[in-house]
Amino acid sequence: MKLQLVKQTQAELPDFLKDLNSEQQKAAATTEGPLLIIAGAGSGKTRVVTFRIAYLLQKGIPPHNILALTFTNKAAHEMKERIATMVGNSTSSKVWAGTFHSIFARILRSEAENLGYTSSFSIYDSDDSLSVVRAVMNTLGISQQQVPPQGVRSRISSAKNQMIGAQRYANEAGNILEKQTGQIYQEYEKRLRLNNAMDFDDLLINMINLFNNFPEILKKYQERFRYIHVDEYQDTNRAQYIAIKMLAAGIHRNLCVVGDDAQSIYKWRGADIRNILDFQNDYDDAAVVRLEQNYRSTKTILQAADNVIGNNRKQLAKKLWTDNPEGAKISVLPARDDREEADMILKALRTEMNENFLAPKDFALLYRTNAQSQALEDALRRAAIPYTIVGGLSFYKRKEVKDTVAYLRLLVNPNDSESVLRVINEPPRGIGATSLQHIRTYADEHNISLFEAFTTANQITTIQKRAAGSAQTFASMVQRFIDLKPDIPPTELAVSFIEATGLLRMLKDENTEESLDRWNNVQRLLSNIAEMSAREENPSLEAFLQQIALVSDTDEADTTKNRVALMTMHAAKGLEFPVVFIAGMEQGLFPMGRAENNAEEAEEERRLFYVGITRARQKLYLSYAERRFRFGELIFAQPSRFIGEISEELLELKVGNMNYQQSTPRKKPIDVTIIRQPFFDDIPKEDFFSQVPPTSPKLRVGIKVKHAQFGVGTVQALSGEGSKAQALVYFPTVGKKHLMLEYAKLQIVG
DNA sequence: ATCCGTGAGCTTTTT
DNA sequence: GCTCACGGAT
Repeated sequence: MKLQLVKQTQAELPDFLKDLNSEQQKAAATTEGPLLIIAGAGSGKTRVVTFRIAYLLQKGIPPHNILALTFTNKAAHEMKERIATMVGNSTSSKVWAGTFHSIFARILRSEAENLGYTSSFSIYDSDDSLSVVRAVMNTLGISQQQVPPQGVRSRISSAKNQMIGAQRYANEAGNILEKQTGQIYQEYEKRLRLNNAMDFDDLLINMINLFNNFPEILKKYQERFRYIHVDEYQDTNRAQYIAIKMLAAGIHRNLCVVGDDAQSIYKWRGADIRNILDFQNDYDDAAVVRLEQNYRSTKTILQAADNVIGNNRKQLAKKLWTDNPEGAKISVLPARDDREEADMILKALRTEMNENFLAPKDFALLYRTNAQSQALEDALRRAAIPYTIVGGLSFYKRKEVKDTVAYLRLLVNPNDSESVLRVINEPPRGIGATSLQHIRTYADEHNISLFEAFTTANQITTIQKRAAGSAQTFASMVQRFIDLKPDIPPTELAVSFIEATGLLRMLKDENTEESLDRWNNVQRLLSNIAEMSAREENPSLEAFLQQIALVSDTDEADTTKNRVALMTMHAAKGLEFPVVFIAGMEQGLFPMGRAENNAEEAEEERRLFYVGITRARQKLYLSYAERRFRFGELIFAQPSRFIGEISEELLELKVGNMNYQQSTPRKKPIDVTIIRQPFFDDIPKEDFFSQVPPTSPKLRVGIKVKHAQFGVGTVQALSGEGSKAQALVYFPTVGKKHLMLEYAKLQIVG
């Protein structure tokens, strides 16, 4: 359907809205004023929002006047894609659709100077901010033994999410722990500023600061965003709530929030369920639409979900119903231990595949904690069933990848001392802790950044000549590439810089299986830059760094491949599968131990279970183990009380037919670290679903190739093998270029 | 300066 | 079972 600039009245809705039920239509067509859409699980929420945006576009609203905020990149992508199929890609790509963090980062990047940052500020993820906390504690002389840095970080983060600044926190601190946290918090903020860096929470808070301090800027964005959509509104925290409120308080007031209080599962991250419960108080003229028809699940599954959530007190009134058939009963799989649990799941999975002609991609294995994935993985791998793990240990959190990112940050933001410290001895450069300490002191005293101190290290009398020498060598190496930056494309800059740092050589020289893996990961990150460069109109290192700071593996999970999906229930929100297994239904694990005596937390766990149940379309399995390994120790547990909250007639117990052999040795997987990486998409060799990677056609001297940036050129020479393979190509536009074949995706044109 | 062994704490969930 | 800080040895 193409965009038509035709004025429509509400009475004559465009045809495509007729595909919606009457409530959905109302939600999509109520475009003016505040609107609360209470959307139960499986009620077509995403569909309604995309239709609504398509409708706005069709009415002639310019796409850049529409804002859609989501929590995950995945949700944003999906929304964009679906809008694209309705109105075309050129229009949909101009809609401001993205996560809170990425949209705000984008705005902040163009307004950064107003807040005393440069536009190339670094974004610190939670690991980065943890190391800042550690460093601060070191300088303040607070023992990490007595005060766990992790706890400090999370207290700081939750203070930030509640809009409590460092000064105020310190003032209001009651006990010693809070006083120390306050002290660290203040220093932490100072250091981030000095580093020209923001953490995740700052992206929200600085947005509000910007709006508060610069009313004309606020006005600009209020006018730009005529129509605002917020997905998963129940998961917004205080800062997000305020930012939205400010944006929507302009002349337009067209704020549409979508959510389901029953699916609020991020309280631990500062989400405040009151935001959705009180929406009608905040906007007394708000229209309310309830989407209560479920199109996803069987009656049985929905009934079970309803049984469970009925045990929670705080809820918005709604009643989900469905026209779908009764469906199969919910199977309960009782196992003796986690290994048997995995075997039983596998057996059931195979039966489903055979009897109902289902493919791997029709299944999801859900669990409470990532650690549980291992037993399930082992079983799937042994059975040669392809699987993919969503989330877990992230590619971007791996040491070598973070090191590479830290190096690249230096090119963009040399003031980022955290990154300097991170990479200074990767590879070792002979600048030890003592020298480093002296340089830092010097930098502090002279009020210059660490990098500047490196540049002038020969003037630091407190360190040895040799250390000063290597510090300067390092600094001038970095500086050389900073100077090159304006002149060469980001991919080339990054590749040659990382080469020059010696990181790659260090990993190569170590020559262990592990280090070669790491080497691969670094290459992989570099080729991501190449990919982005080929895709974007104006590729920049800044944009790339911002992007990867805000993505997670969850976003990259490729659900199109034919694989069983393994993930936490948190990660599964928004997804659906014909058959769902929820593993580890045990007291102490789900609900989690600490939630057992805490009513609020127990309710959140229950909502999480609700989310898990409602992912299933046809069939749900619940499994538990009487004992399992946790912390390398055997733990005994009772079945989860959540199972008991489902009425008995919906359940059936599967027992006795497992012919389980106690003697099966628990063998350690050959290479757990690799297997656990979702990024590798590793599946057993004998996997018949896997695809053979496309072999590249033969490159030879004299042949014409096409490069994403440089256009068509002629190959002059070829050298190196495998990942080191290079081509010397002559481009009429830019001259001769040495290109790594792995990054430069050359197309052969003749 | 760097390597290596030890012990403590940890994991619930993530932008 | 894994990661990290710390301390002592090289």
